[in-house]
Amino acid sequence: MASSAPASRSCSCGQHCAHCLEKLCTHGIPIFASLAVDQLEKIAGKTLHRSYEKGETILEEGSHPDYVAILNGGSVKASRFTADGREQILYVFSEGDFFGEQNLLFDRPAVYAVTALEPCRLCFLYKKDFQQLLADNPDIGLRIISELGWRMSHLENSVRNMGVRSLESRIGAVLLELAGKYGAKQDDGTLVRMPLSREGLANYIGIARETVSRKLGMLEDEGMIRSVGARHILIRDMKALEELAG
Amino acid sequence: MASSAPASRSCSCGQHCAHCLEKLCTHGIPIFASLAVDQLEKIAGKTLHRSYEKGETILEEGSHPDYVAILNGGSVKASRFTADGREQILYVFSEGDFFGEQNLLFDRPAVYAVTALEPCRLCFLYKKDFQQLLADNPDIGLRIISELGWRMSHLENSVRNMGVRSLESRIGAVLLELAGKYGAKQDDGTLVRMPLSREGLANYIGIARETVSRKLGMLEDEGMIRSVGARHILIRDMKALEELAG
DNA sequence: CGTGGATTTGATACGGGTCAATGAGGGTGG
DNA sequence: CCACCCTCATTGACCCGTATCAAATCCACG
Repeated sequence: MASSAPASRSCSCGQHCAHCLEKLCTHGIPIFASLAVDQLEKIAGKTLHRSYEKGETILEEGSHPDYVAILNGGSVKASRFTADGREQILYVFSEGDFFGEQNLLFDRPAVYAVTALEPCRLCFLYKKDFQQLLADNPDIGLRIISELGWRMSHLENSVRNMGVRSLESRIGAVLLELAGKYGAKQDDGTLVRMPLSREGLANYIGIARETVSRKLGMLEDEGMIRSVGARHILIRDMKALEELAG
Repeated sequence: MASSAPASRSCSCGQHCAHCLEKLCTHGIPIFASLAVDQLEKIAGKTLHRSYEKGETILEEGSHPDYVAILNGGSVKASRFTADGREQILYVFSEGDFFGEQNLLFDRPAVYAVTALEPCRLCFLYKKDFQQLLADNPDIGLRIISELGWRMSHLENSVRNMGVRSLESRIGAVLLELAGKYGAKQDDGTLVRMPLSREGLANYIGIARETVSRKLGMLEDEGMIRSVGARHILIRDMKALEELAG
C-alpha cells in the first residue's frame, strides 16, 4: 500500500488530478495522523466531496448535520448572529480543520453557521462511518480532545482579549494568528494573505469596521505593518507586533 | 459490590463520615457516569484528596500539573491575567467539573490559574492512573469530548456576548448561568447564591466593578431582581431576564 | 459596637460606535 | 484601452456609554 498510487489509478476523490494523486484527502489531517495509509484510503473511500464558492453557506446555525466536515483546501468562517443581525466570527478554519463533531456525536444543534471565505473543498464523513472509525481507533478521540483543547485556548484568548485587553492588542493578536496560518516569509517581512475583509476582521475582533481601518492605519503609520492591496498585509516588524499582542 | 457500603467500612476517602458513606467521591462526576460501582471504587482508591480555603490557589498559570483535578464540593474560578494585573475569569467550576486534562494529556502548560471561591474539596487523579483509565474505558474520552463541547459553547457564548451584545444582556446571561448552578426555586422567585463578588462578576463579564453595581441596580429598579445581602440575588422575573439575556 | 473591606453613588474624561462623505480598486462594457 | 460603476475601505465629526477617579455608605466580622 504505497502512499503515492500509480498514476493509472484514480484517486479516492473520484477525480484524476495531480493534486489527488499526490495526497489523499485524509492526508495531513491532524486527527487522522496516527492512521496507516491503508486506513486513510479506506476512510477516504467513504467520504463525500464538494466544492464551495466564496460566500456559500456550508452549515446553518441550528441545523443538525449528520456528518463531520473536514476542510481540504480554502478557508471558512464559523460565526454566530444576534437578533439584530450583527455577526460574531468565532473561528477561521483552514486546511485540515474539521467541524460538526459535536452535533454528530452528541446530537446537539450547530451553534454557529459556517460560510466559505474563498473557494474551498470539503470532505464529509457521515455519522455511522465516523463513529465506527472512533470505535476502531480510540486515539482519534484523543486527537480530537487535543484539537478541541487548542480551539478552547483560542477562545480563551479571545475572551481575555475582549474582556481586558486594548483594541490594538486584539488586532495585533488576530494579525499574528492569520500570519501563522496564511503568512509567507519574505526578506522585508511576512506577507499575509487576508482571508477576511475589513468587515470580516471587525466581526472577528468584535469592533466596528471603521475602527479596524483606523487602527490598522495607526499601525501602518508606526511602520509595524503595510497594507498591500486590499487582501494582503505585510508585517514589517514582527517583534513589535508580538509585543503589542502580548 | 453495593453502592452504599456497610457503615462499619471506611469509605474510599479515608474518612468515616456520613457524606462519604452516602457517595463515593467519583460518584456523580459526569465523565465517569458510564463506570460501574466497583470501577468507581477502584478509581476513588487511587485519588488524592485535599480541601482548600477560600482564596487559595489550586493551580498556577503556566504550571505543568501531572494530575486531573475533580471538584467534589465548593466552587472555583479559572482565570487569566494581563501584564498589568487585570483578571479575566474564564470559567466558574463547581461540583463534578474537572480541570488539568489538557496539561496532562498533551503536556501543555496551564493557561489559566485556578483559585477557590469558597472552601472546597478536590480529588486528584494522577497522570498514570488517568491514562490507564482512559485506555481501559474509551468512552470516558467521549464524555470528555462532550464536556469540552459544553465548555466551548460557553466560551463561544462569551465571545459573542463580549463582541456584539449589550452589557445588560451579558449581565443577564451570567445571572442565568449562575442561577442554573447555584439557584434554588422559591415561591417568590429563584434565590441564587453568588459564588463571585461584584469584582468577580466584573472580571467574569469583562467590565468595571462599578458598572456591575450600576447595572444590577437598574435591574433591581425594574423589579427583575433583588439583592439579598451581598452574596445572594433573588431573580423575581425569570422570563424578563431570559428575554434580556437573549 | 467599631473597624476595614466591599459596594454603591456621583462627576468627569475618553475611547470607540455611528453616521456621512470621500477615496481607492477591480471588474465590466463600450 | 479607457471610462465607468459598484463595492469596499478610509477619513472625519460627533455623541453615547463605560472606565476611571473620588467619596460616601453599607455590611460582615471580630
